[in-house]
Amino acid sequence: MLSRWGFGEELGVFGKQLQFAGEYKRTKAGKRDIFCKLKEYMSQTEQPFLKRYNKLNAQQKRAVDTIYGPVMVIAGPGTGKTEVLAMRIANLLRSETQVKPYEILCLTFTDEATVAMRRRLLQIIGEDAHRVHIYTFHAFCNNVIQNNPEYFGLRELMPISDLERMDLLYNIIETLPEGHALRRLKGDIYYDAKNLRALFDLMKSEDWSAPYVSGAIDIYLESLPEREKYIYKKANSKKNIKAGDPKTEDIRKEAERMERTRAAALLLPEYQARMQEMGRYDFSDMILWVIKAFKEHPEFLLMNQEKFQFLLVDEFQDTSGAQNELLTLLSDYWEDPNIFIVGDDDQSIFEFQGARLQNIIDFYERYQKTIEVIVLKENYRSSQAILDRSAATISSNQQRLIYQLDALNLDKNIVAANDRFREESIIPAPVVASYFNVLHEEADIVSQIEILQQTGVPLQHVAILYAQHKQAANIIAMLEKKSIPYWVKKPVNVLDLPIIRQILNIFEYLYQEHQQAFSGEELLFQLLHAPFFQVSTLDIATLSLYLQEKERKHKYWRYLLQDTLLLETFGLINPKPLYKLGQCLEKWIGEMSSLTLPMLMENILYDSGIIGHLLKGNNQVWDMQVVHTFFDFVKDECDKRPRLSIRMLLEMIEKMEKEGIAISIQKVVKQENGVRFYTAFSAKGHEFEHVFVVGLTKNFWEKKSGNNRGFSLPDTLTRESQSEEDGRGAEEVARRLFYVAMTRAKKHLHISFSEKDNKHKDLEPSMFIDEISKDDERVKRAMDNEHLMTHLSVSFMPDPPVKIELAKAELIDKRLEQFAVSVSALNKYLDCPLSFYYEYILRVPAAKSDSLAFGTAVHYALEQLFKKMIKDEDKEFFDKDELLKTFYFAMKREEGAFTELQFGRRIELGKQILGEYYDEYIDSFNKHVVAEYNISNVSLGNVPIKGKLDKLEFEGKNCVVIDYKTGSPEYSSRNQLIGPTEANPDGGDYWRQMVFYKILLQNHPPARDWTMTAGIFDFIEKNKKGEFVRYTVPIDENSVGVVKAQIKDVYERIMNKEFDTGCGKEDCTWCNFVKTYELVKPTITEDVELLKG
DNA sequence: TAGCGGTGAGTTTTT
DNA sequence: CTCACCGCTA
Repeated sequence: MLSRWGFGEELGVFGKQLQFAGEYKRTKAGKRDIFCKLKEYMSQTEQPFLKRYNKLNAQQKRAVDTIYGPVMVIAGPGTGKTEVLAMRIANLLRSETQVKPYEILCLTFTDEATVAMRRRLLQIIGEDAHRVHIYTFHAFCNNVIQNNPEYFGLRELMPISDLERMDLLYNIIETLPEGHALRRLKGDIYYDAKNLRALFDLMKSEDWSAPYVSGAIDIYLESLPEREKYIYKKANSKKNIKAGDPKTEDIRKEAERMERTRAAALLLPEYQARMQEMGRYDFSDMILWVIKAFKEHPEFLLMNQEKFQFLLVDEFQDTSGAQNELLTLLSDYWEDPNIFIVGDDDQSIFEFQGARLQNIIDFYERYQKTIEVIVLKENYRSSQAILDRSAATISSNQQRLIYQLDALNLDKNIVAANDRFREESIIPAPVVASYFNVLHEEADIVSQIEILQQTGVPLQHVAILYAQHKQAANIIAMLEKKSIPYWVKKPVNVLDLPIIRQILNIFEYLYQEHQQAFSGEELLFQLLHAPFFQVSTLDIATLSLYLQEKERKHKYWRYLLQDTLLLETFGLINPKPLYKLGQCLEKWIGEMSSLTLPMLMENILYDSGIIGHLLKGNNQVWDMQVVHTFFDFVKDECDKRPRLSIRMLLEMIEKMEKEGIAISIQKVVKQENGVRFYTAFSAKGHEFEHVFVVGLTKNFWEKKSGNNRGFSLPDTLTRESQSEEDGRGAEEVARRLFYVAMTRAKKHLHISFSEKDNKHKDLEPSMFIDEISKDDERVKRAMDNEHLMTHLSVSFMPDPPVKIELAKAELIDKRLEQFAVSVSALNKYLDCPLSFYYEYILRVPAAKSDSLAFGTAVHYALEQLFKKMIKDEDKEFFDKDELLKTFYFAMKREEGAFTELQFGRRIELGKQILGEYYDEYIDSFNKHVVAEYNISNVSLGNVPIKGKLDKLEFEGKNCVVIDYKTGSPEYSSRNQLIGPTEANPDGGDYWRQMVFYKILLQNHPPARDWTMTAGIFDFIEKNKKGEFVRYTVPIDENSVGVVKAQIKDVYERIMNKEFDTGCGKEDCTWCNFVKTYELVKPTITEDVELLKG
């Protein structure tokens, strides 16, 4: 019978099954009938199984056939891990034990893997595949929670969404008590939200309680003075330090950091409690709760242990501590649990998520007596040449199972076993290529892709792998321009796209105007430029200049847009869109209270002309998809909260942006037949005919050991191996990542690096390059100029300067008639002429930032302190209380620039720093002073100049000028204080400011007798060490000459209207404004340096 | 060789 | 905001 069906003798498990069939035949009559039924069964379910089974190699068969007891399969890349897993499930179902599909639990880490496994299983066993429990760890636990409310509280529980969680964290931060280590008084008050989330996640995935962390910190801090890192090894006579003394300053800093961490960790219970109040739980809870329930209710655990008799785990090397604990619980009932794990220690790259090699070792040791260890070594993916190179690098790792479990004598020498690679002559050898610079590298990769395309290679078989997304940006842009299809996994966040930004600006404007009329003027100015409104930029400039005239009829844009009669009088190029816009805005503002948000949004989309504009454009499909995605988001949120207001929406989006929560859109970027782009991380589990691993330089592939989580953790938290994890560990993880990347390739592997980046800075090739190739085996590639030029012309080079069209010359001239140079105008012009144009020529309405308004209030309070003293008969300062009251009064005037929370915290900050400042200096202040000195109507040659000095302190005829600075001294870079250097030929802004004051005083007749000897920047806030800081700028005649020349030069350039070109700096507000509203097409500059081969 | 001060840059990803 | 790195100094 065996031979009739063509089975070999060594069929293993089949023996029993067939024997069983044989008995059946003997005991029942009608053997023909049975035979037919069996044959039928075979053809339906057995045939595909057997066909596949026959293709397995000996180790794979052993893995499939070993049904009982613990099995550990170590499966290198391309060794058929998924197939073995699926085949084993199939085999369980068809074995004599009559395992039911629902008794099998197969756990994976990603949804993607679940889908892949289910699909594979469907091919092998058909419909039964749907009855096998295949889940991610989290989905499994979530099901357990949802299906057993009696163990998890009867309330309705839902997984928390990203947004809800963020709200919760914000809420916790808002209600921190005064003096709490995480309470921030200025800047981004919610800065720690992200860090808290990360910390809580970590604590929960490791099952660390708050007291446990706090205790670990105590132990850590106590141990600091004994650690080498915190002991001076060398004496320093100047500071009276002996070798062996503790580094007290470093210890103090570390202790401060730890107190922050402790304060954060102690918030975990509150976070948990509040989440529970909301009826929500997070990802970590899913696993932790199930573990807890299993531990507390033995009968519940038992029920589940019996339910799932056979456990299978994919990618076991990625299990975290909690997941591992769950597995242990589920399998604990049996002495020899039927647990089957598959993994590869060499592909363990998720250590930062808590995955530890140790878990595999623990697993082995737990079941040491009966465990079956199988190593899959036959690789069906790659050519031997590729495998050899991969082995060359991974063999440098020490933390590998073959060393850790050396008693087993594991052999992981992976061998190419795919028949297609028999004929070695046709297999291309892996290429290691070096390029002159990144530009050459990118251009060459693109041209190689083109060649592949021309030779008929389906592009979905080509992959570009890199360590970080940004390494692919230029190549992607290039393909885009050349219309070569590509496929990127990285989702696009619609919130980053200009069209959505513009729509959001409309919302923001409407909201601000609704709150308080004319408070949104700044935004309105920007909105006027939106392409869909079709307003001429020249007309905007004309009107900007009109709004500055003394005899203007309107002060505000919003009024001006309503005044159709007036608009007719300017001789505008195209006034129509202006009053159409004016009408739209009024209509929308009116509709804010009567319409739901989605309805209002719909009106805006159509009234404004956005839809019409997009439909006329080149990318209508994509653009409409973007708008729809955003619209759907607004609708969804409105469904959740029917009373959603614009304010709530804007707040929500602001938080989302800050916390990196995206409204993502992927479809359009995925072109089925396109070149694949992956980070090495996400390429795991995929394979490609042609693989290009690019940018193999140290800075990208060998990450520095920065554990850059917001809160630093004491190393006493984890029991051991800390030293390993630091230096060597990081290197080994990086090497595994590279190993994963290399082993994605089937036939053609191309590894490349560049010697210089595009800024002409030297790059260091990764050490892995040396591990896989000798110097003379590498190809040096240079691209010809023609290729480079095309690449240059389409790639995103360092930002080119932006140029715009200026307002009409005669209008600008009119404005310039009244222009006088102030130090801030001078600094602004030197920094970015375009910004100068918007801020000083068009005088765009500007909202005050919170830090600016705070500065104003502090200045005012200090000014009053001195002014009152001067007026006082006894020349006494008023008391501290009065100072703080004055400050509060000034803050009240500025209240509009703050949010409610910001206002409160800023008051707190101001009272603190002003109080300290008062105490520090009140007894030593120089009382021969002038507080606030205004100078105007002064000219330097023919250049009108003006300025306002905070304070002058006199010693006889000599004076020093004091300038108050709010904000931390740490952030005022000290090189702002020095004059021209090679790196900064214009000199620092602070330096220029003081020299400018000197020039002002020299040319101001009432001050003729005074001699300014120096300028002092007086910081109101203490620095981090708790010291008050005053920076002195000495003034010499040479500096005066330099700045005078600067003033004259800049004035001349301004008079010549040389402000149509921006600085192009990435964080420049106005350059970005011009880009967001597409006011200019970037000009392409050719950087000759880059072309040298 | 340690320490100081200034400078520049700034992941990867899953549920 | 924090850390790594560089160059200088004792």
